[in-house]
Amino acid sequence: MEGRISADLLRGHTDTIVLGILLKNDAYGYQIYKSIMDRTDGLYQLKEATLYSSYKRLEKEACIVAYWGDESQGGRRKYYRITDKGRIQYKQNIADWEFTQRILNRLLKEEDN
Amino acid sequence: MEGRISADLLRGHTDTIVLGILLKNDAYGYQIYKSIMDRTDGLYQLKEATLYSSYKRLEKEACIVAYWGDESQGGRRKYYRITDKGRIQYKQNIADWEFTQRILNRLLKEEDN
DNA sequence: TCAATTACTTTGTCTGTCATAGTATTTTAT
DNA sequence: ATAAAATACTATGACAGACAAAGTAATTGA
Repeated sequence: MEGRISADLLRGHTDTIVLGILLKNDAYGYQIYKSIMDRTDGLYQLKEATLYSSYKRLEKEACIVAYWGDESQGGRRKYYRITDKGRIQYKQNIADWEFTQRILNRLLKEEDN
Repeated sequence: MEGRISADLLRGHTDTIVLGILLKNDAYGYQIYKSIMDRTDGLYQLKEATLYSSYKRLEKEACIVAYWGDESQGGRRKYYRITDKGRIQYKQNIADWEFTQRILNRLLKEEDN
């Protein structure tokens, strides 16, 4: 694997990653984007557009809420806060992911190679 | 997780699963379908249509080749055999998947919960 | 003999990611 | 002081894999 995870393997994890970051602190869109780049040394190359559509989706599902930051210093920043529903969703997503890993391991690793 | 892995988490693994099954023996389409159902107790619910489009894709990429089985006993069965290119692709897919898991773990598990 | 299962195929829909493009402000370099 | 780069957000359309739904036809089982 050279540097770039395929869109198909990323798929379905974006919302979980966003919720995971917001668990600790509120954050604004671009900050979340940078945070993912930093924490994975640029290996997990989610695109800005992908994240912004994730925010929109999560907001619609009431998993996060948005508010504009204090614009007195610096440019406008739209912050997101996780909701109780978002926390529940996060736990569910992690459980789903672990379940999927277990099943995939059963299918792919158990016997051959 | 109650019984059904979301399409988004399945995404990108279908070809790998098919190749993994064909590593051991040639198999025909419906047999592969049943095999996945059996080996995961029906938890990994790939649909027939999904698998058939995977076969088509893998054939086009020369990762598998198809041949009609001996129709003298029973109905027609289209068998698939993995190619050398398919074996290489399989290893690459597994590597990609493990890489992705590592990155995701770094993002999702390291710090919080 | 009639229903269920096996076995394969096709068509169209949905949705998350991406490419591309754009606006506007702030920071950095020259 | 000014131009370039980085920050920050948004919108639009394309793409591709998984799915729903439907269908054909032969075989098996009750």
